[in-house]
Amino acid sequence: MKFDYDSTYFVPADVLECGQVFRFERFEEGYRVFSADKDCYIHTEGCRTVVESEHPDYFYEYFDLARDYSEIIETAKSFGVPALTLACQKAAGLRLLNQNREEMIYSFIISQNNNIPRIKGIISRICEGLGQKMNSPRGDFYAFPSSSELAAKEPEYYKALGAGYRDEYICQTSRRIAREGIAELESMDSEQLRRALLTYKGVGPKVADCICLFGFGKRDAFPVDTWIEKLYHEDFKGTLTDRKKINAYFTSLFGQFSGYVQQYLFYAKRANL
DNA sequence: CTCCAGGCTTTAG
DNA sequence: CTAAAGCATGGA
Repeated sequence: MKFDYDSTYFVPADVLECGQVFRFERFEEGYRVFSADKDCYIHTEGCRTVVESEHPDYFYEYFDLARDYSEIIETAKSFGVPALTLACQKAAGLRLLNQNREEMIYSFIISQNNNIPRIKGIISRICEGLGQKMNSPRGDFYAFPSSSELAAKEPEYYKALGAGYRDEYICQTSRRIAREGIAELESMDSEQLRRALLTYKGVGPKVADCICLFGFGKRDAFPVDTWIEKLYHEDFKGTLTDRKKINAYFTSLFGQFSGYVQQYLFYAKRANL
């Protein structure tokens, strides 16, 4: 099964290499993408980007294809910030993904004080070790483990996979979610959700913002990491040093578009576009 | 060798 | 309340 979509605002490299997702493989022509227990293959043919999967509805939502990104881009440019306008031009094919919530919680706990290649490796080894083996016409793969599957292991297991000191965070949070579930989180507004996420072990302000943004569709979140901090000083000529205040600066400036803006800026800066 | 990477928890003031 | 030490790992 496959469907296609205008490639102007849907460029696989922009969507996947911008740092919002850690489970994908790059091939000559396109990418294979994994989310929870599903997979797809995407590539661009001329002015269309093609998605191949047995779960078209899931990936239509995953890639946020119901949303008009020409409007997002126009709004972003209308703020009149040179660095942002430039980022929008260079990363016009970027879209914010709607990813699996629990997968986002563990992925971004692992991401703290870490770099993207190593984050991808750790997550990949966790899936291979604990995830359900899945069949796909594109080849077998391993699902992202459930919270109870994660909770069954001791910290030493995650340490051995290279998770470092985050081993305890994975254990404690997975055991709590295996016990409680996350149903309560789903009906919360952005502020409630952020506060709730901060009560999980290993989740601080930045990780909570990433989970809000990529897992719960809270587009008013603006995660501040080392790249954003760098960009804030170099491109916005900011003088604040407290990340909480830098976050307040950006969210008050960009409001409901904070999350989109953050991704355009982060990607352009980190990938040196 | 030191510094850095999508920072958080714990402890001290 | 804010500030700083401590924390695993691997690549530059």
